[in-house]
Amino acid sequence: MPDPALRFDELISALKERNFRLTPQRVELVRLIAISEGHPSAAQLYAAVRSRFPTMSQATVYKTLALLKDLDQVLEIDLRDDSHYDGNRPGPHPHLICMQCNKIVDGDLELDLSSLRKLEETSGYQIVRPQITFYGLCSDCKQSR
Amino acid sequence: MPDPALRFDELISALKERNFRLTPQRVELVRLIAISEGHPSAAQLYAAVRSRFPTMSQATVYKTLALLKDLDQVLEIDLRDDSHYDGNRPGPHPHLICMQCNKIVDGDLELDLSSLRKLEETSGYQIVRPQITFYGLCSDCKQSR
DNA sequence: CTAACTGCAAAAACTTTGCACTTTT
DNA sequence: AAAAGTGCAAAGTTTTTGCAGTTAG
Repeated sequence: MPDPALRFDELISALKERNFRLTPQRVELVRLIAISEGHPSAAQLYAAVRSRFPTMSQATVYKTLALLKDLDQVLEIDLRDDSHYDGNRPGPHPHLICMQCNKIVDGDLELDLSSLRKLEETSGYQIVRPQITFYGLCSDCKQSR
Repeated sequence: MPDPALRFDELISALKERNFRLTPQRVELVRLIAISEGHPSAAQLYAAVRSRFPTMSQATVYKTLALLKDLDQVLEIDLRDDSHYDGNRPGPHPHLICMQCNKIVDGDLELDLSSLRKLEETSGYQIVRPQITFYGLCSDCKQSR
């Protein structure tokens, strides 16, 4: 994962570049995303921002996350129940999700670009965003069975 | 895709085997799944069953789909807004989804089992259900741009 | 006959939206 | 000052749940 301070600056720059305003709420959310090592949900980010900005609303969290998604600075991982966000590796990469405890970790799997290309040819689709999710059991939950 | 009639029998057998009851509503839903070439949503299936069984409820659709999922006879494709179901290829396989018109097609991409195995080793996860979704633009929507 | 299933309506949960107020630039 | 952002509450969705009544086996 990148240096949180650098990542923070990147995110702030991305907002400044396009003339989005740097409100305190927004900066705090960006800070949390930059230092997050996991894959927080909107609700978790909301709770965290709230501890410093008690007036923060969920609506603002969602709006800001949508903004950062549009800027390709944050990757949305949409699960059945809610969405989680990856602010450290915005590019597409696989995720492993524990079906029991819901823990999410990044998967280090290379996308085979040549077969992607082939898939585009045979399907006629232009692939924009691959989303690869492996549901399974994490090492902890495997054992407790 | 398999012969709809055969697929229908398979599905019915799977239910009979485990002593689930063959109610008319259930049989009709199974019939629709067996003949479906696409990837219908719960709402679409509900509407379709309803044309023959006007009393059919959404709850029953969801309950039956959950049942067929448990029996590994139907694959759930969960998208942001709703879930779609693949009753012809229950095993995991990739899907291509058009971001503009929402058309879903099956992707003919082999899962590289050896790299899956490697991923299990490095992550400690036991992978149960891979879900690979490629968001992009279908050939029609590509052109209309 | 009875365990399983259906169907209705209400509940749940996440996310979006409208709008008045506030704040950044 | 003007445009953008915030926050509240309400609305919108899909899916789940409880339960009384019905039905397949």
